[in-house]
Amino acid sequence: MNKIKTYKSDAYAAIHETMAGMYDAGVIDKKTMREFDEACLTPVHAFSATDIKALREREEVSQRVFALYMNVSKDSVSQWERGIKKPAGPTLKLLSLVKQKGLSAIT
Amino acid sequence: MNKIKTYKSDAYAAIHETMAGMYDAGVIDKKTMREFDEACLTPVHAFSATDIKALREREEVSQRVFALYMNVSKDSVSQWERGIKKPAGPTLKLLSLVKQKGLSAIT
DNA sequence: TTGCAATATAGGACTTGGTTCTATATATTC
DNA sequence: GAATATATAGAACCAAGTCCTATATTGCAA
Repeated sequence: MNKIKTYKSDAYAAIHETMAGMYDAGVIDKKTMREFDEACLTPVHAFSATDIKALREREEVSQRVFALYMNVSKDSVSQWERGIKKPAGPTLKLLSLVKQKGLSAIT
Repeated sequence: MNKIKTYKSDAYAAIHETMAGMYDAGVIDKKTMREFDEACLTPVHAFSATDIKALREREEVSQRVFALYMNVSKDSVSQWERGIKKPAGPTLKLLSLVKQKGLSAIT
């Protein structure tokens, strides 16, 4: 028998529908679908070298200050923007937060 | 990392908006804004294994869900809490955000 | 009872991000 | 000119994070 799921908010339902669409399209598997459905998190997208540079310049800070916000070295930021190193995991999460909410979100 | 000067983080958000507005209005220049940003960042303190476990349990989520928020694998969270791996850099920044503002701050 | 899913511990092997160092270049400011 | 801030460039090192498997426990449903 099918269980009717109820959602805490319209936003949750909206995200669920988005993720369900990704699942139907084969972009994510069923396990990932359950995880997103449960956690109701916004997906963390990738950042290219130019994306990062554009983001930093949008916030109008130097590499060094940007690095202070992210709690990484200034060299790392330079390497991200030149495509030498590609941020992943927690770093992508921080970049996503900055992109969505601005640097003040991670103060 | 360079040493980060300290100011109270809660006061920062409101002041930052004021300063940003002054910058937009041309009252202060970009250099002053950068220096202000640098001076007002809150320090990122270390997290012990038990600190992380206590933080996660305070937020009442499983290791798996906590990992989703941090955008790391569930194995990583398990290893943090057992002292096998010690989070640093961007990961510490995220943990600090969660400790100060709760999991909803990094949704 | 039996079976299944979720949670968490445990450990091994691998990849690569982040750090640190040095050198170079260009503005800008004193 | 000297000094400072910004950014590129490259090399070497370490460990965080990933992925994999195995084990154990709990709770729930058939």
